[in-house]
Amino acid sequence: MAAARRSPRLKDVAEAAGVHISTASRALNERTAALLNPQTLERVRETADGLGYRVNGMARALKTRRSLSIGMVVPDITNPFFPPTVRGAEDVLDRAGYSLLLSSTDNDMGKARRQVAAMLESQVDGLLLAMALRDDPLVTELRSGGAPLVLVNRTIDRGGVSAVVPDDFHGALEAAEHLYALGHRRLAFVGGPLATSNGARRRASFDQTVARLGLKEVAALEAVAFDEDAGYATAQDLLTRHPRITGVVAGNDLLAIGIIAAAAERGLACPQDISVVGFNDMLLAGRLQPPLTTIRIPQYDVGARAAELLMSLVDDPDRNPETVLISGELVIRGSTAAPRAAD
Amino acid sequence: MAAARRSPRLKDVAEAAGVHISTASRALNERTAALLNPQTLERVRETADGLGYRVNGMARALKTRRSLSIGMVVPDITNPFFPPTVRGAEDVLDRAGYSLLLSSTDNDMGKARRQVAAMLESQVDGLLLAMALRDDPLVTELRSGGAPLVLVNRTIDRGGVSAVVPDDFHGALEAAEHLYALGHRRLAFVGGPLATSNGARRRASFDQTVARLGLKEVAALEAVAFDEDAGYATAQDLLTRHPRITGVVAGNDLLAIGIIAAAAERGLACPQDISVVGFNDMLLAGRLQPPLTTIRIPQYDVGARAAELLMSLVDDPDRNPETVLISGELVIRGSTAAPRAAD
DNA sequence: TGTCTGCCGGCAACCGTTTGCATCGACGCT
DNA sequence: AGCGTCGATGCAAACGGTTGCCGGCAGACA
Repeated sequence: MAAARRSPRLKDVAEAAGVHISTASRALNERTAALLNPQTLERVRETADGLGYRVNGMARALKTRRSLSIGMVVPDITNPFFPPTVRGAEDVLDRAGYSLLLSSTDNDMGKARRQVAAMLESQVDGLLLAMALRDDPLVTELRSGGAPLVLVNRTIDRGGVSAVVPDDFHGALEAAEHLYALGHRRLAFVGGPLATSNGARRRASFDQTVARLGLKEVAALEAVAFDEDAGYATAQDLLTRHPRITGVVAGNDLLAIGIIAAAAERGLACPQDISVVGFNDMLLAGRLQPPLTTIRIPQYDVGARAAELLMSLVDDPDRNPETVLISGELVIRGSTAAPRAAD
Repeated sequence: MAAARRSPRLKDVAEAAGVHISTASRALNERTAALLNPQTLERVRETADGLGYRVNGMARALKTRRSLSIGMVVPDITNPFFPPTVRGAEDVLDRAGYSLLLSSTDNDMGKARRQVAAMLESQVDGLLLAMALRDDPLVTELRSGGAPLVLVNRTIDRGGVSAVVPDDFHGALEAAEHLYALGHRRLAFVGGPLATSNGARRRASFDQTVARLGLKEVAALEAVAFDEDAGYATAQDLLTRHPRITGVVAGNDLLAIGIIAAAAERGLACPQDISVVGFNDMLLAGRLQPPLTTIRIPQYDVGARAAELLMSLVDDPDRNPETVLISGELVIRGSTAAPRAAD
């Protein structure tokens, strides 16, 4: 009749059940329920159900200093690498009773800062950062900052913080060797920004591998981003400056797509005229035209492992930092082939 | 020397600045800052900065009854439709000062319930639901439940709740007419679950369109999900039962991919032997083999509009429910062509 | 019947903010 | 000189829970 009270509080449940509010609290809390007389317990629980009681998470979090939420910041959820990663993280967090606060930064440092600040304000119990630079001031701030932190996909040069990243070194090595094994001798690398760990490590691995193989005609370029447009633009450059290149290892699948597009525009068919190997094996990579040969990184696992690591860090903040390498494997599809015989 | 206090509270700032805690609160709050003497204001702000003060969002939320967070639940973030949608939502929410609590339900009703409950517990100010069934008990519970709600991508049959959905009817119509215009006369529809609004509406539109066009040899099948596997399985069925079909409109792009795969397995090339049109124009749809002819739905806009609608609902909970239709357009690529002449 | 032992459940402080209201001094006006 | 006004700040009560501590009561035991 009167204006309906917005929603029942613990106090309402307690009164309805004829117990003290603290008893009601204990009844509704797994951990403390054992303290109560079974009958009281049941009575409280039933009235709680009857009233449609729902604990106020903020009040609880305020008191317990645990929000049961963790924040994850990715550069761009629209980049196919991230959805499976987010999914992996979310699955393990969910299982641990945590919620996921997600944010895309659009590769904008300022936005990232603001988002992280907002997450910290909302008292996240931990942070999953998937956008670190090799020397990232934000990360250094955060390290001592407060919430447990684990880096995802990219890490920083100086250690000291937990991270879950793909095995960039081994991946790029496999990619280059695959091309070599097919008969390619003039290789190029079109990688992502060197300011990122995966940009730098894949590049270093490529350099080292071609040197080891004794290849002379090689080129290595840095795209401004890990996306299709950057791949296209960088490949334009590559193809004019090094027209004799027959095989290229790309920094990731999106770059590979851009590279293939740039090549096509110059009349170079993939894989007939030029072979390209990607990195990640993103969703649908095998359905593309041509199906992408690539280094498969189990993206779901990256996210899942990162979340697991974070959970253990939340439980024990003094745990030593640890970085886990997720290894990939070459999957051969249609974007690589032996170079033309005449070549 | 002593154990560092975890992190400064408002009280600490107030003491350091030599003012009362309430004054400090007002200084740090845009809305109330004008009440203060400019000098006091500055002094408080400086000491707050100096101490690295960061407001405790939970305490604030508890008091103000506003968490500045909204929850979004999608069936599967890994489905390419959703990342852009989430991105759109996140962008407008961010601009409005809100954070995004995201959750994938894996199309599991139980999980969805739990996730929504968790979100409600954490006092989200609103809910973006992207997994509604046409007759969804969860939605009806939520309607009167508490937080403002807007449905995304899928809606319910009985109105009464705000929603932002693609113009399914017009989309499917255009798809069918496109095939007709190419010369196809034996059409099939492989749609998603009829329990979803887009499953049902696209199907209804298809039925109606082929009837209007006077087509006799038609078939319409329901896949169990909106994914590639379901498309593949359903197409198997379709192709054995209706081998003379030459054009199929798919419930979405993923289904289209599965259909094309199933056809290929029977030696039917797309588009030479069979034309397929998708729905959504997901990321990379144009790079597939073959490039997909599809109905482009601006996925980013769907999310963005939904978030805008939700924001206005948050500001005025008594606002009337409203459903906005996002219209799509046919984009013709390589998966459709005229049927074989002999046909 | 008196004391001891345990089990239950009440008491009240506290988590960190916000905010309506009261206070207080200064100032202008008559 | 008295009074109303007004700007600036302090006071204290919430917001909705959790939890260490304590007291009461029942049963056991002597």
